Amino acid sequence: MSTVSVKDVAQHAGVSVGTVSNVMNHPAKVAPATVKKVQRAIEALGFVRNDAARQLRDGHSKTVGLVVLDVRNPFFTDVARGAETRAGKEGLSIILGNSDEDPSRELAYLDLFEQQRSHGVLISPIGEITPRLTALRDRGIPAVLVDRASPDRSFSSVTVDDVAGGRMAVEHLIAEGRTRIVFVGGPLSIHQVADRLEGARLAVREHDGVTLEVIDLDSLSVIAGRKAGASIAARTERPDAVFAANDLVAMGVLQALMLQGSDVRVPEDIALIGYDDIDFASAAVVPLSSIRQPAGMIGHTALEILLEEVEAPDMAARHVVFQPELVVRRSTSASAIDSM
Amino acid sequence: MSTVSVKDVAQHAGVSVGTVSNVMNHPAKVAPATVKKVQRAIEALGFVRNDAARQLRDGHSKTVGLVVLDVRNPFFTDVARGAETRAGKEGLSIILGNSDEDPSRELAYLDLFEQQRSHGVLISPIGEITPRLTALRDRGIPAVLVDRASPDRSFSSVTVDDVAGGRMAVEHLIAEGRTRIVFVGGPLSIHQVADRLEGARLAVREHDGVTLEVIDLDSLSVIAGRKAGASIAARTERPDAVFAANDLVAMGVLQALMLQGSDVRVPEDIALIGYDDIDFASAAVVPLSSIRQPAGMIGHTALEILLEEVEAPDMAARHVVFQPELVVRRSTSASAIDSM
DNA sequence: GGAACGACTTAAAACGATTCAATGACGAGT
DNA sequence: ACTCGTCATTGAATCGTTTTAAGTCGTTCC
Repeated sequence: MSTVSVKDVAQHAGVSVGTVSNVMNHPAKVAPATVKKVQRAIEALGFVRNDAARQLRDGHSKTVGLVVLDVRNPFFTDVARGAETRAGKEGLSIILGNSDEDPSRELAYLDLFEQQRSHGVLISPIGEITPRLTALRDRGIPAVLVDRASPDRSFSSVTVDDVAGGRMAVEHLIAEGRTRIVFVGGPLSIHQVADRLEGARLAVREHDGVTLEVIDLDSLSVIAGRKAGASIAARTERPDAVFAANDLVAMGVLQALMLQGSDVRVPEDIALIGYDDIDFASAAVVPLSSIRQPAGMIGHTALEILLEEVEAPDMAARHVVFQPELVVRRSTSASAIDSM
Repeated sequence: MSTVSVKDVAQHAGVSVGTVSNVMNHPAKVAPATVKKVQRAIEALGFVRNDAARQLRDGHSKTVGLVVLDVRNPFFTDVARGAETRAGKEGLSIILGNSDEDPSRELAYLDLFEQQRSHGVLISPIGEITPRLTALRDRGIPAVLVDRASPDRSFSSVTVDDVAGGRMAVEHLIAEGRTRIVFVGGPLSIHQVADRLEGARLAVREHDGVTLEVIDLDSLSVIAGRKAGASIAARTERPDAVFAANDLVAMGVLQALMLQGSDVRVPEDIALIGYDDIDFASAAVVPLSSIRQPAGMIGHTALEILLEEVEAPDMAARHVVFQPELVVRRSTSASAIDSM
């Protein structure tokens, strides 16, 4: 129940509290013999630094807040891991907050981080938070947006080029000789979905004789994908390729197409490509081609930029855009050697 | 860049710092008119409480540490959400740490929580941490184990009865008239897997003429399940039921059984049941029967116990064991109305 | 021999919120 | 009119760490 403070350590080691502090923070300033003496005392008493006191003195904490839309999405947990790895090198820790796509939860986390005087904030925003982030910045807490750019570009951001990803997916389908393509995804109010579709449209426009049909969903789920897949399987005139807005949808489509009794073969009759390259993709009945996003790298980079902004608060906002990567597996190419 | 403190608020409102503090923490003690005056000042200056100072004075922080084995597992994110809901009511926040089943990461998080003087710690342990937790408790930071009991029962725990769950699954299969059952799962070194198998064995032992075969896997993944499923489909003498150690494995088995060209019907020829009831289960090609664990309730209860231990540190350790629940869908019962 | 320097160490002053004993003001009761 | 009690507010002390300016030595240089 006893709480050991620097004072106790100092007494036990026969030095002053200042020296104890120096041993922990500037060991070079202390004579080696004294260092040893103090370290022995710390060991003996089981001293653990009180972070609150340190923070109070220091002005801000050693933690970085990270708010994500959905912790259950492997993409975001990978982002978190990337950020954490980089943070660890600076002696910072990540506090992971889950907004669950709820703007009020998002704001609650920002309040918490502000009270804790966080080192900085990484956020994948859902609501309109520019004013809130501006307030944080005025208090010396910089923020970097993840997976979405700020409307007025006033905050740094790290995103993935979803337009390029969509184009990449469809260009791959066209290169495989497909001409009647269906885009399955929605709602289009989701920024990422709209961009992927736009990329798809751009690719189609550049190739004569290729058509693009859009099946709008109200959620990016397996079930929604399955419904769309069933409706496609039931047609007499079928498309020869499907581009799903993410892998969950693609899995649903795949399940519906491969159902017993159906005569659709994937990829022979219909090629199928998803987006995100989640772990499930390579484990599907027919391994799924997909567009891979460098999630870990996004987190890593976002933290890197955050650190720079801590150093130079008046730096101009930076906008890093990663290019996604095409992963070809059997669902679009019968001869593909499926990568994991 | 300016940092507003209670002192500034007090000055602006024309009261003392003590009164400002009271407005925030014991509003009943302050005259309504004064409360309003102070609140206006807080608003005007944009005052945000410095948590570090509060914690320093208070002795411990308003955060609860939660260390989970794997953030990507929906079970744990649900546990986290349950704990968070309960914590919110007390004005506490959850700091989520991901040990990734790495004992050293686990210890690093415990160090962090100790430095932060956390209110308490919830942990789903991987390494041998009893001594570490004892040290924390000596410092006034209680801990509650989640999803695993402590070897010497010295710490409170909230778990699910995996033996009962395994028995439940197999008893359901038997009640559906199945007699040749295969258990697919592993490695048996995973505590939960071993318990589920033991439950299955108990159920089988009580019914004459029912056999149980074990297919041992080296991981609980879709791919491992698919391999096992393929080997089952290839047999001439097939079992009439499969109990998979978790839903990922079950999905893999299902995919293999339902492959085009196979003549196995689920559930007519082979009934299939999984474990965990992940979101995917109800979205499978054939909706999957499963054993549901009250993940949210586990988190909720763990936090509840933690709060009690904060109040009464010398309380005897409590051990709450939840009973899992059978969810019947079409994969075991053709006539089932699939619940979501 | 005294001054100047270097290498360590110390004591004290922050940081900002909370609490608690003390003070003040104002009626009610005698 | 005086005391007592209640209610509201105050001011100082406190939490534990870090930092800075001010020491204390012992050594070296002129």
